[in-house]
Amino acid sequence: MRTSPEAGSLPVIADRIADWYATGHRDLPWRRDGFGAWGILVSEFMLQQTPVARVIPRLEAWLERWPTPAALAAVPSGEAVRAWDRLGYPRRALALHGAAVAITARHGGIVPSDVDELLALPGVGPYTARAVASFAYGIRVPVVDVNTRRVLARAVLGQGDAGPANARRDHDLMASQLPGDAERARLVNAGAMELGQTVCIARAPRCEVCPLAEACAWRRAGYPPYEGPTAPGRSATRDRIARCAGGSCASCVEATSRCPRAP
DNA sequence: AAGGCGGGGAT
DNA sequence: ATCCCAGCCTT
Repeated sequence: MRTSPEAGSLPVIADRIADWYATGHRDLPWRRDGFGAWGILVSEFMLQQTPVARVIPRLEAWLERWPTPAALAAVPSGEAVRAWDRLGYPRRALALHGAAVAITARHGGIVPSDVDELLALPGVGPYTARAVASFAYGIRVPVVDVNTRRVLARAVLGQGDAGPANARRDHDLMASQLPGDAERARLVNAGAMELGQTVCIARAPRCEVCPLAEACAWRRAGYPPYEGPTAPGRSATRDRIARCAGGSCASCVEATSRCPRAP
């Protein structure tokens, strides 16, 4: 099944991500079997700029109160904003209510599976539309969040950090890695995010436990510092890492525990 | 292309 | 005071 481990070649990266993810991943509510498209849509709204740990309790309460889009659509939008509680960016609650209204009116109360129809819903952008299509409906589309962009930049492009987001470019790059089988592609989509969150993290990547270590273009190139443009309001990973180790950050990259100034 | 968003929590 | 967080939307 596995082709020869030529580092950076097309099937190797995705294969290893899928195998790693399938072997064992965090047991999150929205990954439970039969969680449902509505639950996944709600979870994706809550996860926009909000950490997983803070979402879980609110999500359960939300779905218990509004188990369907129609149930949420039937209530004033102010109720949604109030129930949003302390998740932050409450405009998302308003948008989610608007999405529930639109789903009830235009889609018979069923969360659509078509990416363009999802994009037409308020509060649904390039990430969320594809996340719902892939995770809820198993459709083979590239799902790209900030974590996936970092994994691709390193493993495939050999760069220490991903530059500013560009939906078209990012989707093309991820699509070039996705296997043809839709279910397998779903594992790659989910696995790339999980890997970026738990292993290929920005400041101190844990390469010693990374399934892509042997195939990673950035590692093979000796962890060159990132030279490209950086997103506004953020400093380059190189700068953040350099501040941590005081020079070439080799000790931090190889073993966080050995870095005296590791975060 | 760049900031703000009816932020919030950890450091 | 500052940065991060499964982004999205409007200038």
